[in-house]
Amino acid sequence: MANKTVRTRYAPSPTGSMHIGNLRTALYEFLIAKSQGGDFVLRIEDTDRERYVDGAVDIIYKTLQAAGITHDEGPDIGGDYGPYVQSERKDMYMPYAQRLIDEGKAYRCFCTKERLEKLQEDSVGGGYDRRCRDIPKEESDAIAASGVPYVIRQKMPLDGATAFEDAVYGTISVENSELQDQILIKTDGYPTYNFANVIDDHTMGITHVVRGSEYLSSTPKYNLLYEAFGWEIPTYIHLPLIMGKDADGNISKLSKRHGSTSFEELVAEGYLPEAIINYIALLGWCPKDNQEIFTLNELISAFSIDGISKSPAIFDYDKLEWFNGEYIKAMTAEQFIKASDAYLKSALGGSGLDFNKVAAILQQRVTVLNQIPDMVSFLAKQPDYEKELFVNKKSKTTLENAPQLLKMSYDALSALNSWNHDSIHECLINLAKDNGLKNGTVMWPVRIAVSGKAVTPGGAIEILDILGREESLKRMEKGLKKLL
RNA sequence: GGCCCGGUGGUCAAGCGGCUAAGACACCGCCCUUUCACGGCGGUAACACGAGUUCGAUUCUCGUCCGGGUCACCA
Repeated sequence: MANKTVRTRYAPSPTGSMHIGNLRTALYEFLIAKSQGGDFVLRIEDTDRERYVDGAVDIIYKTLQAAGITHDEGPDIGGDYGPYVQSERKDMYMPYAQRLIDEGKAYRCFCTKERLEKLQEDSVGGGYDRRCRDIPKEESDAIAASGVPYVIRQKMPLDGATAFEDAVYGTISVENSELQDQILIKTDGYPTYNFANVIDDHTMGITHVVRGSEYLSSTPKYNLLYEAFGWEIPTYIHLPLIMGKDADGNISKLSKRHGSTSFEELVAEGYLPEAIINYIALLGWCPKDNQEIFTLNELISAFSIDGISKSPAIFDYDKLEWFNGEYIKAMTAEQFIKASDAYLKSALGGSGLDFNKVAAILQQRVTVLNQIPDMVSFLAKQPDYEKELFVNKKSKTTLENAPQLLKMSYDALSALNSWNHDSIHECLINLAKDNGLKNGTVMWPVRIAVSGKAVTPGGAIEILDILGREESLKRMEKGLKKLL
């Protein structure tokens, strides 16, 4: 409690949809802050106007909201450390860069892009040759004043090594000779991501920098910047990457080729936000007691940094589907009716069928909402089917006995006074009992006749009830004809 | 290629010097059952390899191999 408040930040770039990897980073940042009573900040990093996508900021807000990841400060709600959009902070960066120039820790580089590209090609992995590093101050000022475009680079140490402590990976050390003189300010006056990041994190009082492990090898550069300014270095928490496996079994960072990888896509397919969050919380982190189903609040209280793993995790759609199914089963009937409504409409719109009844037989069987249309379309329009469907070994039905069986049920059913679940159930069960037959022997032909499918959500009774007397009997007549 | 990180069943993973090496998903079998599913029960399946430290290594060290990441006026 003696320590200052934990502050984490999620700093996405508005370049499109929200990738699962980014969402997981946001979630962990949120959890780390909240589990320690800290604040979670949202900052939009839009310094790359070439990749900027209109509407992407809205997607970020909507995604975080749908996921339940609420920020304490951000562009939309303000806070004491604003502005929270990098482009609005543009003027903040140059003074810091200038300060470094004045202190001899940074310099203007007048090299053209063309020259740099050439250097890149010629020297194998060598990169920039630091040609402008030692231009005298007066000369540099003069060239700049004459209007020659330039970038500002930081002078990296020529020898030695830079080490830092990561909360999950431990001590990591990199030779300074590996580090190039990094660009702080671009020709267009905008800061580079790395530079803006450090300035913003420091000025916003961020205590824990959480990000994917792809930043592990560039972290020394950040450290050198903090050191150049004499600022306190934040706690680094690098997260193992989320990987995908393609059709050939090759593994790489999760991307388009691996299927749906953005939150919106997953939601559009019928995965529930809570299930997605629950699943990705466990991708790279493990609670002390192996609990699997978590609400967001439970995650907050269970989360601890030492449960974060180091090795990359492959995104498993099967496991996500399982979580989704668990969440669907845990819904109340009303919640499920609401969640499935759009899918039901697309398959049964205008059929006049009772969606509530349909939803009831679906809830225990659906694992992803978009499976619904295919599962129920037979209710609106019976598919063509082969009479061989009437044959089922376990139910002891054959092409020979099916006609009599079906006729028998048809007669009994058409004599029914009231047509509802209970009356149908009683009718068919008694029919089986009175004739010394297994329930399945009576039910199988009926279900096939009214559905035309080998597998259906719900059994004969439920389908009969949903379809109603007229349609049910009509389908049974058709089945009888098919069998004769 | 240089540098960085990682390596427990197909997947997520527990383990932090001594265990018959958990659990979950997936898969298979059985039970339940008006199909399927749900549910219940059970099963197949793992410490990459080689040295070293130690009375004893999945656990510590080194090497090899494999995998990934990173080397931008992109974030």
